[in-house]
Formats: sequence, structure tokens, C-alpha cells
Amino acid sequence: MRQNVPELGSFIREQRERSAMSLRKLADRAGISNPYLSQIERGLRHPSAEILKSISRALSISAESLYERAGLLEGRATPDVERAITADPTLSERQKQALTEIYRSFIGGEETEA
Amino acid sequence: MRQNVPELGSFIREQRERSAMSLRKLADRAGISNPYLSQIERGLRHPSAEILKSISRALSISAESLYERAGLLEGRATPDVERAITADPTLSERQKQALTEIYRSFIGGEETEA
DNA sequence: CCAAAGTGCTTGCAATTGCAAGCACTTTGG
DNA sequence: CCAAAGTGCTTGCAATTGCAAGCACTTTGG
Repeated sequence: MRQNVPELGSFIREQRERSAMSLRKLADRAGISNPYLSQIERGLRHPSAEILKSISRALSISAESLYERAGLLEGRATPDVERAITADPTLSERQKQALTEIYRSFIGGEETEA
Repeated sequence: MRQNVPELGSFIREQRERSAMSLRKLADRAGISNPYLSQIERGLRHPSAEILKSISRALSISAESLYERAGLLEGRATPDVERAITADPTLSERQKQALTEIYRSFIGGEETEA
């Protein structure tokens, strides 16, 4: 399995750190060995899609986001928050606007810790 | 990699026969060995996602259709807002929490039209 | 201070993937 | 009829995946 290895591995590490999880914690949650997770993050191995799926679950991100970085899926972005907001029939226009703006400030600007 | 093996293999064979291709022809088109394709169709091996991708290309079907049968992807429901937020890799845990709470307050309370 | 716990990594190995070489059969065409 | 081509499968093996055992270091807490 060929992958854009540096990107996949570093992405997984970033997500892990963002979740404030140790490598062992994530490995346990994903049900894989921690040495193997370490190797994956450092780009030394090319994990199978099943492993990627387990990791995505443990990180609470979509499997697709990892599959894409692994070159297994194309163009299919992670379900878009903005699109979901727009499509949600329980939100008013105002609420949609407000949520969208908050979302954009989160992804676009500094992380604002409240 | 665990798969619903009989379904995946037989599905690939059906698609191949539907395309009136010999096993060797499809294997050549997919860039894999024909013995291996034979084993896959008969459920003797559990091919990687990369192999499935190559086969899907050669069969002119979507990679997703094979990934789903292999258990790598799940039925693509319409993503709702909470799920989209959770799955978004660009958001920190804090931001996810904040957005989710705002969303919940919007759908849970009265619509406030100004 | 120091033992225990936590953290990430090294290394050897069993199991698995995917392939090359080749087999047995069937079909084609001269 | 029979050689050549086509078809799908068997089998042994090199390369790779994923793991267990363990190491070196850092942090914690009594």
C-alpha cells in the first residue's frame, strides 16, 4: 500500500495531540499495538485500511479523512460542517448564519479557548 | 483485514462476468496477478484496499462500492450537523464541544427570530 | 531522594499478502 | 486431428504487516 506517508502519519499525530492523548492511549483505544502506532506516525509502516479505520474511530474522525490521506479515496472531503449546517431543517436562517460564522472563526482563526 | 468474504469475492466475479472479461483480462487491467484475483474471487485472500481500488478501476465501478462490501466504509447516511462537527479534523476537542453545545441550544430551544 | 508510572521507541518474529512459475483443462483454428 | 491459445487454479516464496517483549528516558508522588 503506497501512501503519502509523511502526511498521513503526521496528520494522525496532530489529531492525537489535539485530543491530548498519549500514543499508548490512542493505540489502546484503536485496539492496535503502541509500537505499531508509533511506526505509523513516523511513516515507517503503511497500515491497512482496517487499521486506519480503527484509528479514525479512536480519534473520532471520519475514516474517509484518513483514507483520503492514504490515497484510497479521492475528492470526497470529510462531511462538511458548513454543508450540514445549511442542510439542517431544524435551524433557522439566523441560526445557520451564526453557527457558520462561529465555525469559520474556529477553523480560520486562532483557537479561542474560552 | 476482515471482510464479508463471500460477498466481496462473488461481487467482483459478477461484475467481471457482467463485463464479459476473463479473469486474466481483468487482472491485467487491474495490474495484479491473475492467480491472486482468482483467490480473491473465491474468498481465499483478503485483499488490501489498494488492490480493491485497482480492481474497481479496472471494472469501472466506484472504489467505495468495494470498500463497503469489504467493511471499510459504511452506508453513507446524510451527515447531520453533530456528526459533521465530531468528524471534522480541523476542529479541536474544545471547539467541537462548543459548537455542539451551541447547535444543541439552537435546536433545543425556541427559535429566536430577531 | 527514589520507586513507580508514564511515554515513545527498537527489534525480532509469526502471519499474511501478492506474485511467479507452472499445471490441467477447454476452445480455437488450420 | 492436433498445436496453439485461452482459461482458471495450485503452490512455494519474498516482502510486508502488525505484534510482543523490552529498552531508555521523563514525570509523578510519597
